[in-house]
Amino acid sequence: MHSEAVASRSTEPRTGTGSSPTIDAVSLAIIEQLQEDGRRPYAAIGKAVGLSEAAVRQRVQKLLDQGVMQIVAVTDPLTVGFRRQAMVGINVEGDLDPVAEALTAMAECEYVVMTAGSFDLMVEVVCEDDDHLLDVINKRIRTLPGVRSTESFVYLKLKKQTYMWGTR
Amino acid sequence: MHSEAVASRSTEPRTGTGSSPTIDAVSLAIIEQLQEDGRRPYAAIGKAVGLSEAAVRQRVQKLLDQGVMQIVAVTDPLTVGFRRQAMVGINVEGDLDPVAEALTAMAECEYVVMTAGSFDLMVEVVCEDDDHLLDVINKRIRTLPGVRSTESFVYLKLKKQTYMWGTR
DNA sequence: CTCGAAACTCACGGAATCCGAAGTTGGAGG
DNA sequence: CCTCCAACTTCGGATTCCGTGAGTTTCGAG
Repeated sequence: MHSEAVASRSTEPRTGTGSSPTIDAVSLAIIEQLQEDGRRPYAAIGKAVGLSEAAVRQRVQKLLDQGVMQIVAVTDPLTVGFRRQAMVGINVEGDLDPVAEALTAMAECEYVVMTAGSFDLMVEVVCEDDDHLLDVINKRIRTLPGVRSTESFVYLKLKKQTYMWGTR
Repeated sequence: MHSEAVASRSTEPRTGTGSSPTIDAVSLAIIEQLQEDGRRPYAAIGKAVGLSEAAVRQRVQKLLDQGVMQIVAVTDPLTVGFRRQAMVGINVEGDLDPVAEALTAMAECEYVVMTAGSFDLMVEVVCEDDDHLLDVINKRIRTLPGVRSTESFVYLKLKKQTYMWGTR
């Protein structure tokens, strides 16, 4: 074998300014493969990106260890019994962090992000039913110290949800 | 073996009103296993949920075929080169669907959902840099016919992102 | 009640995959 | 120049995957 392929030891770490653990093109290609099918065999991936099976295995392991990616099953919440979801915009007075931490600790919050704009925080909440949702928003979020106000956007229909980062 | 485990054929389909393909407790347990590790061997899953390797294999295949779940690699967008993300709230006049469809077709839109509340649609946009983000919002979203107004929430810090549905 | 379908178990065997270990290579730094 | 290290390759044995076929149990329809 002598695939002229992508591989070359320390080539082009240069993904711009460089985040912490910079991902090179080969790892990117591996990730793309696994975004198509998380169970794709290492050998097949290796063929696609021009690396040996073992090398792919080592890279994947490292990517997992570093927390750059994870291989998981994702589902449509509706089909697994969570029938109420909402995005909640939150305004906070004072320090954002404690509020963000508290939200992060709540199992119902799938997604917590600090934002610029008319909300300080946005949180995606996944609940079993209306009562559950009401409880989370009114009893657990709005009562957090520092929370000034919230605005809820109940999901009516999820139109798209992908995991194709890098695959463009 | 005779794990008293979860298994029993058609037990409790009753997830309330019942979505289309109702998921029973065993499949739920399988999904949970795969949410922890998308590459876990079928035999190991079987042991955990009280099913044979073959049965797990069949169930997983069906869940994938039915589109109930998918096994994929997920990454932190920041570490793979997408440094600007935003949630965009959109107000539409007239029919929502065409707008939603157009957004769904855009590669930069990772997440599109119809909502109740002061926005009709919420869209998560993933971009490489500010220019890219600006382009998407001003040139591609705001120009869609029917879009009355938009409001953007640029991500400052992603605090939490999980895929643990069913694992509660 | 009887029949049929669906789902599971058990067993098997070959092919494919996984995985640890050992050997190779190229570049950076002393 | 020499050494070290990280990344890669090769290799063989253990494990997993996966189709297949037979037998069992449960449920629902006729």
